Amino acid sequence: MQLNITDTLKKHQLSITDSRKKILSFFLQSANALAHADIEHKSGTEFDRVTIYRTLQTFVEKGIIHTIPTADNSILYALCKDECVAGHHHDDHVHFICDTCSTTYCLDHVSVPKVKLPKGFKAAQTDLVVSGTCNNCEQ
Amino acid sequence: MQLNITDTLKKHQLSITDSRKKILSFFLQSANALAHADIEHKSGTEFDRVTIYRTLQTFVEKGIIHTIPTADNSILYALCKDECVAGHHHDDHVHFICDTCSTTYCLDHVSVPKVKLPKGFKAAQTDLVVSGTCNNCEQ
DNA sequence: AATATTTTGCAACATAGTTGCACTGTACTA
DNA sequence: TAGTACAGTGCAACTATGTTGCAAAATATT
Ligand SMILES: [Mn+2]
Ligand SMILES: [Mn+2]
Ligand SMILES: [Zn+2]
Ligand SMILES: [Zn+2]
Repeated sequence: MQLNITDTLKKHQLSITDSRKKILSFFLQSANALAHADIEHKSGTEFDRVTIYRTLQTFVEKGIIHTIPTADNSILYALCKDECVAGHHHDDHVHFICDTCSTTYCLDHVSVPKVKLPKGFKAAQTDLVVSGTCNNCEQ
Repeated sequence: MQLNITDTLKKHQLSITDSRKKILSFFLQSANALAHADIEHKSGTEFDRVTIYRTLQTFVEKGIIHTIPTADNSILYALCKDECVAGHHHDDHVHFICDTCSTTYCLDHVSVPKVKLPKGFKAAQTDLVVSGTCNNCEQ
């Protein structure tokens, strides 16, 4: 069985608060990536905007969620796999953003290929984002 | 010989204005990608912020520059190769962002590998961004 | 239960980006 | 090359996004 919300927070040495439980639950309930604004809408006036920003930051630092770079100016967040811990992410999968429905998917089973860089360049992190039409929107 | 500034603008059916000439010259002079803020600094009070936004938008639409997605919340712009035209970019190269000096490179000779997507997903565009240490910052 | 520590909400601020509109500069045509 | 049509610019106002300091509240520790 999967870890429940409280256990996940404890595992990452975070104190259990209402906002953290709620925001983590949004990620567990959603199959796809979420933006700050999505969480703000889902939670209504329950928490302050600032609390959401700080909670997302904390979750990223602790390795609970990871960010997804996008071509427009928005940051998306999605749950990490279990291997991610504080300060060390292992999310080397491809991300897919649907141009039609805007849904963002973690393609956990598609891993980012190694690329050969010019002399003198050393890779620390590689992000691969594909955009197009998702399996829900194809007709 | 390379097209000069005015010719480039004409080629893309843009009227020749001071701001467009100046902003295009910044890209031609710079080996690396530029952010909106870089252009604002370089041009001082010569143009309004809004003009810079609109000029960058226009250049992207016309295929003169392309955007580079980054892990943080910033949009970077770099010159396109000649094949890019209005509404159709051909920038399938890898981008590299140095964690030390923040310089962003178009690795024109490193092309983005094809990735095999799950059933039902159709790729329109693929962005691959590598971060790490550039050849200038390695010791 | 009392205390130490962490987290939260609020206010204020900073930066980024957009839109409408009047004015100005550029392109086109006679 | 002057006149006109049109495209581009500057300004003001606005929205969205994100950050910081600090006092109050909630949580963890004893
Ligand atoms: Mn992911
Ligand atoms: Mn490029
Ligand atoms: Zn879709
Ligand atoms: Zn560097």
